[in-house]
Parts: sequence; structure tokens; C-alpha cells
Amino acid sequence: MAAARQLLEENSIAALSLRQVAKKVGVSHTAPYRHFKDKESLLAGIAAIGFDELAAEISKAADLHPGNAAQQLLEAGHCYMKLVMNNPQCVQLMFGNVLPCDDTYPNLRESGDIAFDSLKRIIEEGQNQGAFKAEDGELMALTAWAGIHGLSMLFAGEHVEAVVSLPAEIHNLTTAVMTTMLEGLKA
Amino acid sequence: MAAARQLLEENSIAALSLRQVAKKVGVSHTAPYRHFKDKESLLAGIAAIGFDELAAEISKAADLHPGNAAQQLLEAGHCYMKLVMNNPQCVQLMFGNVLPCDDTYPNLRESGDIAFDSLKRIIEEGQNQGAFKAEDGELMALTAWAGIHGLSMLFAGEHVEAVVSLPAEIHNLTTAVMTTMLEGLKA
DNA sequence: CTTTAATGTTGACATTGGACACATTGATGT
DNA sequence: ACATCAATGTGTCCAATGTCAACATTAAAG
Repeated sequence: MAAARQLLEENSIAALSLRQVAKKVGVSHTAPYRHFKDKESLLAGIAAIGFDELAAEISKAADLHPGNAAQQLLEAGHCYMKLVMNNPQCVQLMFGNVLPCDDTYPNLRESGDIAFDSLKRIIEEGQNQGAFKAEDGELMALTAWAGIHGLSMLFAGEHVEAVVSLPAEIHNLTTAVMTTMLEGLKA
Repeated sequence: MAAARQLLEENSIAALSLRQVAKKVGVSHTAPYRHFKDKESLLAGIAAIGFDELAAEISKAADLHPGNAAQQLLEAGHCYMKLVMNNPQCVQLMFGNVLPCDDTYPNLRESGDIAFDSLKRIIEEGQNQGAFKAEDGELMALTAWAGIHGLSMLFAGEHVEAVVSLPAEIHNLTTAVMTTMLEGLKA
């Protein structure tokens, strides 16, 4: 899976072939089928790891700023952005319509839910602190998720002017956009 | 291209083959190469059409509510969401990292810019009306774009609970999320 | 020492993207 | 009327790929 992930990021998602992975690992071209039913199954495994890393990053961001939900959310946004920029192809796998989102891969769905929960915890903590308005927490978490997600996807897809390709610039822009979005969440 | 687009939405983006398209149109499997250099080139053409339709939808939404920028933005969001839900695979093509975003396909980039401009016009009109705060319009447009984009991508990827699959539910949820995001843009 | 599950190997097959040489055809200039 | 030529389509061929089936190895378990 490590080899597959590396090859995935080196080339595009469509260009990843099981045979390449097998060759990189140094086994025959059908050996991967002993570990993964499908090509899709391997991809689902990689995507699940991506969600796990995302959840870990968000939780870590929350721990960094105890008692300050707005700061936690901002920090989580920066982590989200960083992860997307560093693993664009993997993110494509996680959020693109490449994999079925039904219960074909229970691990995948579960990992995704855990990541969303870690974000929801930040929102709820902010509500308890009185920093965020006391509306439907799920809905507010979805709003925050959508904002960060959309921004990072636009960046990863290079749909923002190429001027803003320096990490520092991205950081500033992320802060600006998220600050605006935070306005709507505050109490 | 129409046949290709239909096949694209019927199956996944990876499953689309030029040969299928050729068969559907009733020509030999190499005939498409007279019109498109590449498979990628055909996909780029489809993606460009997608951006054109998006731009048209946003402009139409703006015309629907003259003088009310907030309402225009909300309407544009609903159009965006509708378009994404109706053409998920095409959107995948437009925003996924499938196609190179440099100047390999000038039409593609241009169509994308036009769509973004149509959104930016709404923001600027809102600023002129005094409805939106008078900060960097480009940045505010990016914020709005990110929010709508993220939300619709999450929906299209079925990352939101399956309970919310009815069109009416989606409409309500979109309104709720966008209303929250609008807060940060208002004067 | 046998059994068995895990893992790997070889070989085959269909599908696909793409290159190439060749045929058809319709408009154009003489 | 006739030659020219660009646009379009056709058939053939090849390499890469996903997947399957039959067979080999090997290490743990009884």
C-alpha cells in the first residue's frame, strides 16, 4: 500500500496500475490479488488511510488551542489544506466519485465518519463555550467542512491564480477565507 | 461529444472508453481521433462545456433577482448544487485533478475563468449596493465559491447522510449552509 | 510427517489507448 | 470536366492493463 500510495501521488490516479505497484515492490503482477480483491479495493484502502490521517490532524489541531474553538477551527482548516496540498491524488480518491460510498467498503465509510466527528467536536466545544451560536451542530459542522473542503479542492485543482502557489500565500489566503466564514458561525 | 457525455454520466469517468463512444455513434474505433488528439482532449472539451453551462446558470441566477445580491448569491448556489447533482461525473472532470490546469487546454481555462467572473460580478454588485462589505472582491468571491463548491462536492460524493437525498431536503440544507456563509460577507 | 492456509508465479485472455497506412469524399481552383 | 487536397473514416497492429485459473512454495498447526 505504501508503494501504491507513492506511485499514486507521483502520477495521476488513472495512471496507477496494479502491475506498476507489483513491479515496484518486486513481485509478480498478480501477487497483489492475494491481498486485495480488486484494484478498487486497494484504492479504498488508501482512501481510508487518508481519512484516518485527516481525523488525526484535526484532533491534533484541536488539542493545540484548548479552550479557543475559533482558533481550533482555523488550525484544523490549515491542517486540512496542508494535507490536501501534500496528497492531492489521495484526496481525489477520498472525495472524488471514484469509489462507491455505500457499504461496499465499511472501513472507508467509518474512517470518513470519524474525521467528520473530530470536526463536529470542535463545533460543539465552541457552542459550549458560548463562542459559536447554539444552532444545529451537525449543520454548522457541515458548513465549516464545506468551506474548508471547497477551498482546498479549488487550490489542489489549481483553479486559483498561479500567483498564489507559495505556501505562505496559501496560508494567508486560507486564514482570510476562513475568518470570513467563521463570522457566520460565531454567537 | 454528446455521446461521450452521456456515457460518462452513465458509468464512471474511468470506465469511459473512446471505443464505447465510437460504437455508440456508429463509427470505427479510431474515427474519434480525427476530432480529438487524445482521450484527454475529448474529456477537456466536455469539461469546458460544463464550465460554460455553469457560467450561464450563475448569470441567469443573477438576472432573476435584480438589485438583491444576497438573493442572487443564494440562487447561484442552488444552481451550482443542481448542476453538480445532475452531472457528477462531469463535475469530477472539471474539478478533479484529471486534466492539467496549465495552458494545455486554453478553452478549458478560459471557460473556468468566465464562470468565476460571473460569480465575482454578483459580489461586486453587492458591494456597490452596500449589501456586502467593501473588502477584496476577489477574495470574497473565492470564499463564496469555496463554500458552494465544497458543499456540492460533499453531496455529490455522498459524504452527507443518505437521509438527505430528496431534492427538497438538499434545497433546504443548501439554503441553511449558504445563509450562514452569507453572514460573513454582509456589510 | 501430513495438512492447510497464505502467498507467490506463470500463462492466458479481453479491453483499451494509440500509431500507422490506406480509402472515401466533397469542395475548390484551373 | 478534371486534378488536387483537406477532412473524415476504416482496418490492422502493438503495448499496457485488469483479471482469472492452475500450479508452486512455504511456514505454521496438529
